[in-house]
Amino acid sequence: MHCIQSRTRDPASFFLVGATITPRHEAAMRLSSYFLPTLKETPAEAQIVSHRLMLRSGMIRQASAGIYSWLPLGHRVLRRIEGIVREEMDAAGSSEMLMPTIQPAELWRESGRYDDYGKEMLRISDRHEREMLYGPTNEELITDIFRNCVKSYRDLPINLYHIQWKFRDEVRPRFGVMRGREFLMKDAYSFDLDFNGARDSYNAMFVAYLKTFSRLGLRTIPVRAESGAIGGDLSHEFQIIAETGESQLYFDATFEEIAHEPSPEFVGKLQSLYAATDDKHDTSECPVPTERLRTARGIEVGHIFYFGTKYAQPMGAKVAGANGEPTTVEMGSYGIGVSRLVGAIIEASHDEAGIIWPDAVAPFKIGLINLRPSDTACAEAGEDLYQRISAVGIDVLYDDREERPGAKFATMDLIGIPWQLTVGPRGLATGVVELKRRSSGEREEVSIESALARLID
RNA sequence: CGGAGUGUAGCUCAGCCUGGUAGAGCACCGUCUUCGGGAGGCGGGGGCCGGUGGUUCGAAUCCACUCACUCCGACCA
Repeated sequence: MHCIQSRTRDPASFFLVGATITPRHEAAMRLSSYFLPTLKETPAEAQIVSHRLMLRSGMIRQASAGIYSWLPLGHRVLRRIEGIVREEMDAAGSSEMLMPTIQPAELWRESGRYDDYGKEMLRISDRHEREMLYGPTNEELITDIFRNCVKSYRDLPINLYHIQWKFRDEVRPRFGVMRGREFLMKDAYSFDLDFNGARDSYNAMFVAYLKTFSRLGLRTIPVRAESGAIGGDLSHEFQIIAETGESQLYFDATFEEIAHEPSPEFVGKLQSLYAATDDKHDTSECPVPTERLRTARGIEVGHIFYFGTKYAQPMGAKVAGANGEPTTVEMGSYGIGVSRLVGAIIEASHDEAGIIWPDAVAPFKIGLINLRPSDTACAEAGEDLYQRISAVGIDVLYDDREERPGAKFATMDLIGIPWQLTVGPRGLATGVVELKRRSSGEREEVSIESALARLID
């Protein structure tokens, strides 16, 4: 209430904000008024680099074991990743929806998983002593929706997804957000009339995943997988290579040599290449000659399954087929660990000084550093750059704090902003600012206008 | 769930063995000197030593229980 009143000139203007008030790009931010609690030292609880850097850069704070609050900087990255995942799912023809975090136990009894899932499932009872659970996944719920709403084969295929928090009560949470108990996941579900349809749906998701991870700046290796607790015959894990990966991978060197074209024709080729985790890899039966076999640690960031009628059968998800006969639908599910990706990307992209965000997921594109805000020339130049960059809708974080230069550079390096634009008295004296690329460390002094031209194009 | 650790200031840690007024560095506040890659001086604020119960004249320190967190293993998006 207070906020609205203080910003609103009169009742009418409230409805005309866009037309009457200069739009202020929401993504632009002054560090002096931002919430960025960075740490110079590493908290003792963090063992791996992504966890350490996420704590130090003020992205997250732990609420309890495996459960985290996402502070503004971390939240931005999470939303960026989520946005890319959403765009690619939409482009692949999946429809976004949102299912609840709390589910009734009875649906899980129908599928038989209520007892199978064990202690990993967080069970809750409501005030009426009704058994509920915090969903670790959503096959039952989506199947229930489907069976109640879809009656004809003419409505197929259907592909639905949502991006929602899940909970798995891991015995031993670790590695920060990479193995949390609460995690944000995109899960999609496909419904088809027969195996061929399901296979097409599966491959469409396979392609969408290649596109998604490629946009996130990651190179993934699709590894054929057993379908585990969810069950089924056709399944791939998408692994990214990182030293701290949890599983040991063996794969054909061809993966490193070919460009990953996300096309349907390419799917068959990629699926035919050898890749296995250590528990599946058998040296004596491996078809790849030793000199062509690569090994590395991998982090699983996505998993796709075809599982046929595993849920549709017990839960009675049937449609009328072309001949009018009831036909049980063929299903698949497709997960991407959105919150895990935040940690995974850091594992794959960092140095001693901090995070190096790929441009697509960076919380800000430009870190504008004013080395001496108390100096009139610096303040004017900094403010001018800040206004001009934010005016064109580019995400810029303006370090306008009264801090020492070293601290400012260290902060920008730590939080991994792709471009650093530095304004200082020394450079301004000769009309230049410094432009630094975080990923390469490359620095050059350029005029203000050419810096803007480089960053805004 | 088995095994092993750790809980003292916002963060990193000392003090505990051998009980006697709670400490350092960083961070924070004030101030001075500084100012181009996490500077320095002076002054200041901040802790029920995870919790409960014991032993003792006296417990951060010894004992018991308990809670939390971390690591190794088994498990897993």
